[in-house]
Amino acid sequence: MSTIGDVAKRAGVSAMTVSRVINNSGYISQETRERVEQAIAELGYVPNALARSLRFKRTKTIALILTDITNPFFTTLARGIEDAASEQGFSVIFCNTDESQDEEAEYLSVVVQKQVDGVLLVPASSSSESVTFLRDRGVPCVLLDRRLPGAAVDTVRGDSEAGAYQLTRHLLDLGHRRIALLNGPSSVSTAEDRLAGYRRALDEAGLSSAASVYEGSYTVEGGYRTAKQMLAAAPRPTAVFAANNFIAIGALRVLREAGLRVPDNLSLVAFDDLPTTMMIDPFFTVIGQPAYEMGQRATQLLLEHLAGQSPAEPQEIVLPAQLIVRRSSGPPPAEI
Amino acid sequence: MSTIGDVAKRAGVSAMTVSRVINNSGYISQETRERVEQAIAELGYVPNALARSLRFKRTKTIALILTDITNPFFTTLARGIEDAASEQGFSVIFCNTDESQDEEAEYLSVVVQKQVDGVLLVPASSSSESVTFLRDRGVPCVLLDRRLPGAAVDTVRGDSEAGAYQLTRHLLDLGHRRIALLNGPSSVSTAEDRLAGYRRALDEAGLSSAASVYEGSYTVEGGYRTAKQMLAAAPRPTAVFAANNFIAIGALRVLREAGLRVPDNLSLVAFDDLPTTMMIDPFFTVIGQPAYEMGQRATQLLLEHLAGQSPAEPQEIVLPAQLIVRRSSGPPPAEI
DNA sequence: TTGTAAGCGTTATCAC
DNA sequence: GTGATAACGCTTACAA
Repeated sequence: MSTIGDVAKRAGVSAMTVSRVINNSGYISQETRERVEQAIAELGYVPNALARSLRFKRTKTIALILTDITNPFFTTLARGIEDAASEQGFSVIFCNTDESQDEEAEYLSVVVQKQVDGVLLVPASSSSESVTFLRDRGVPCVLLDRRLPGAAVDTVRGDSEAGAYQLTRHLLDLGHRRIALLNGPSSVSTAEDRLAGYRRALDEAGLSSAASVYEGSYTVEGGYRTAKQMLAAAPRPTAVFAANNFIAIGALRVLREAGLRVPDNLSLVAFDDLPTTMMIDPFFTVIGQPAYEMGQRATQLLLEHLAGQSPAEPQEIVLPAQLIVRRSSGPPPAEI
Repeated sequence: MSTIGDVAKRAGVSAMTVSRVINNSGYISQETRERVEQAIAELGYVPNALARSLRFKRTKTIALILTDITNPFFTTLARGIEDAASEQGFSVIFCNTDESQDEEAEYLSVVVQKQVDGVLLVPASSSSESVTFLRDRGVPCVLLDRRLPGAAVDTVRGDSEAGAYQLTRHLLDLGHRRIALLNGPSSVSTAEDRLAGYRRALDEAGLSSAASVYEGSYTVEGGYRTAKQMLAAAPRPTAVFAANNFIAIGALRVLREAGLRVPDNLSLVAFDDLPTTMMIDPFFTVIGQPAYEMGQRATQLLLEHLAGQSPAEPQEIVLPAQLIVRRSSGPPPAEI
């Protein structure tokens, strides 16, 4: 509404003086300071950050581009990010791409126009187009949750390979020999890494040829579909490894519809835990990832970059994944 | 990085001409247009929205200030908002207040400085300070989920009173006579309204004096604490009404620790459902609110305001709440 | 201790 | 069809 000029006029000083009061810069007599402060209060003056940003070339705003905030893993991630950002006086613009490369590009274009100081990106695909786009325009970027094959970018992610290995190992240790993997899209690094961990465990157990992988999307719908396919196969697997929480839910629906009980007839384990705030009755054996911490770390990394304290080399921070054994996994049913 | 001036120089035209190309305004010869477009492509030029906003006095950005995005109700709300906003080319800055009035004020100040076109606010308390602050500075605002007593503001919320009435009625119909309400903070309208609905149902049943209300916060922690208090009372209630999902989780923990089974020893019902994407085994009898739609409607209302198509009178949109009966509620245990 | 002028990147207005 | 100029609100020099 009112501008620095209005305040100046009311206080009978120049705009510069008002600016000095606002920013506590330079010398100002106690008396004028008070006059200015009063004028500010009377007018309800609020400095225009746009004008300021135009000069400083920084907006104190970052963009968070993820696939779907509705996935509790990403929700928690987002919370960690907003907490870390606001602590340093940064605002966060959030965007949902629904795994669409086009949406991602569109959002990137918008936030770059809006001159965000940096971008936190959960890339929708393995294309490095987005990273290139940002680099060309000098916008710092940290990748979240997912690697990008060829790109030299800062990345903060969970250890999908080790997590998948542990989870598969857990099933093998229980005695399972036919373990199906309901995976996400192979264009996404987490799906690739989870597949690798799964294979490594099978290989070690001399069961390489028993691998059975179904590729789908990281959605309930996707889990539902691939689980259907899996059930049609003979012999039926005795354990199912869902590559994320949504896939697990979709798979569980299929199993229920087929009258199969978990874990009696079939074990079902998954990547990604639910927050304890939503836990009624923890059921799934899962690999939990430190989502909140992941968000914090990524934000800190990005903000260090902005402050110019970043190491030259792109960093890759890989956070440990943790196996949490619960009731959805058990020994395979006795063979008939 | 590069500015409109750089593009102009490279294309051998003036900045104005470039501006005309970008915005498809005025007349331009096909030939110059092509030269300009090429220069834009070569430089990877992206218009600076800051400068534009400074002139137009609109940023195409809105703020979403809520208490905690981690609560699945708000997560879904946020998704509805972002979808509706991005559809119209608006970006969303999101902020978590954790029910703190101070945080709310701080965030409001920041986003007003950043010249957001409007604010979607889930007010942390019943104070109308925030609304006044925004009104004084000419920033349109729509309240979400919660009323503000004296304020004449657009509001989009669920029908807490009717929902609470239905939920209480459901328990009464099952035969319960001692129903405890574990409520949120009385400074928040939803808590007030849920209390009112609860009381209305009890009054109708001639059980006004049986009301037993515990005030806490809308958190797992809060639910845990009030549930403890409740259990200490004699005679113990046969049913518990948790005023939101988090309170229900906290209460459930207490009941479990006390060795009580739901619904055999005690019924436990709540406000707010979990999204179906997280439903493993729907257990809680709840009042579900159309969170996604609420977000959409609020955003549409705000954007209509910005477009100047708003009716003069502040609107209050109250969306229906729906009773979903599941397994956490049953008849009271037989008296000894 | 305070003020003036110039410029951040755009675009509306008015010339040519 | 195209260009020069001023203005959006602010702050860094540089003066006074």
